[in-house]
Amino acid sequence: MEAPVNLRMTKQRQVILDELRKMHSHPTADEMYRLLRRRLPKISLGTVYRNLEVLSDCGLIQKIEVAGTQKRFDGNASHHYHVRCNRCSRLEDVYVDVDAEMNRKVSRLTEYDIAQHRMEFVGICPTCKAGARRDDFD
Amino acid sequence: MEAPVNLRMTKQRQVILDELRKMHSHPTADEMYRLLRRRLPKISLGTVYRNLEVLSDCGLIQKIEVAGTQKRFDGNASHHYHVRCNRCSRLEDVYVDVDAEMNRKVSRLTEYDIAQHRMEFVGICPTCKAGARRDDFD
DNA sequence: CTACTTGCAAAAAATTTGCTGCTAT
DNA sequence: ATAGCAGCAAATTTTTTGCAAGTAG
Repeated sequence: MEAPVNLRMTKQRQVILDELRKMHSHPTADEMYRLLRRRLPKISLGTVYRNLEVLSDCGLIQKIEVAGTQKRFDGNASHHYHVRCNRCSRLEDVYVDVDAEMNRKVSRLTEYDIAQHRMEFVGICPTCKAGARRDDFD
Repeated sequence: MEAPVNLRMTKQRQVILDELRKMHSHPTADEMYRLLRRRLPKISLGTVYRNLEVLSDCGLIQKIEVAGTQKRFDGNASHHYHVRCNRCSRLEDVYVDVDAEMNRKVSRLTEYDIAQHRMEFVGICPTCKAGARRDDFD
């Protein structure tokens, strides 16, 4: 839940960060695990969970806890939002500007000290729009 | 995952909807379960899960899948956002206007058909601000 | 050195599901 | 009547944790 005092850069941590950064998708812990085993055959799922947690606490990656049972992680730590496809669950980045005063406005309204906000758009992706028409996925 | 064809209004479903609507907090399935047992001592957790799912598929309630492992539900189906306290995890409603063109803007950018968006603000609530200063919670 | 980290396995937490009998419509 | 639902319990899925051995700084 919070950044440790002495962060050590272990092999595993390095590889996790590295792979996630070059990934451009938003994998779950389990997807990361399966991917990582190519480079680190002995890595454990627990290590993957622990490191994704630590890395996001440090702000080196982003934890995406939006819509869907599983947490997802994003190697892109810069400020951006996400779009999710309602049909295929694909998750992508969006760069769009939101009223810069928004956080302050909400601070005033709620009396919270607002540190950040997250935003997720939901819709149908181009592929699903084009693909065979179905009202429902199985 | 989607609205059933013939929705039946059972006792359980009615009470779940009823309780959630007068609740003004954003309970998890388990919290609902414990509450509901006062009125329906024999209700099962599975029924609670199934109904919260169905009711949100119908748009009668909202499913909040933001920040935190557990899904939360909101008896207020109208359009609004949420603020979450980083310290005590409290979740509250916010009514704030966002650029009405936002969804269209994102549609253009991403080529998705955008149906909706969600937004969550994160910060420290008034109570936690006032309360004993701690950099960290245990 | 030694505090932090790993792998492993077991546990916990959260959600889903199969089934049989009940009930709204 | 009968399709849909409830309750129950077992199964899955996802995440966390205790512990002994390994390692970065």
